[in-house]
Amino acid sequence: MKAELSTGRGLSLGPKQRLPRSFFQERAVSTAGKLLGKILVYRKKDYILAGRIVETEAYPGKSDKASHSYQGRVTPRNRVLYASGGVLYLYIIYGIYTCCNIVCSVKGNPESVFIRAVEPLIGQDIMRKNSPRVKDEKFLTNGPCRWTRSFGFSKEMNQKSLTGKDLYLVPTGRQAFKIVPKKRIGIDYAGEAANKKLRFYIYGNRFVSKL
DNA sequence: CCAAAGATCGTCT
DNA sequence: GACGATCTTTGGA
Repeated sequence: MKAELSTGRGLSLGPKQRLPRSFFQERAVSTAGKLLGKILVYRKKDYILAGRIVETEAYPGKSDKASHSYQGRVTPRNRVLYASGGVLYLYIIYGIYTCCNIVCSVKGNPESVFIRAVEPLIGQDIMRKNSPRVKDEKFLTNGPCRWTRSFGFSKEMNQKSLTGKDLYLVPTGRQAFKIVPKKRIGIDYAGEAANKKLRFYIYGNRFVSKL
């Protein structure tokens, strides 16, 4: 059977609509804002998952104490941050959860945007199988480790391209929403950097993880 | 309702 | 050897 490729609101989510690689070549701070409202499409053999990005955090790299690439240090884990923008940076946290970032900027500049929450659009049945304990749909995707679990993202997808035919972003048409800037979550150790408003979310969206 | 602790291991020091 | 860009469960008020 053919998987559904429409949101039911006249919006096509086929790979022809996907954002080009150039979209990801900008700095983390501007990319973090632009990613809001974009639709993440993940196509597997037997199903399709899609969700709208509603909450992001910018990690502007070398100058940011909270970034994994602070001071330009290169380790086996963060190496992919130095790639050209448009690929995934995935890592395990607390031994069990996976965090997902989108590498941006140009090759050699280790900036990224952390995706904190999405709004499920397609494939909620699959997401439920991936997150069997979740009852309320809201908790499938309203947090960085929740949505990655529901989407089945794992460390093996590290470095995967976001501009391929099975994983890509689609812009929506006109989108009217207010963007709220806030402090980032869980980086109190980062001193001054912790106070910068580098987290952005769509005002009023119920899948935002924290207000 | 909220605070506290447990889970669980790759990564860096 | 310590800890984390987190989430869930538990236990007390």
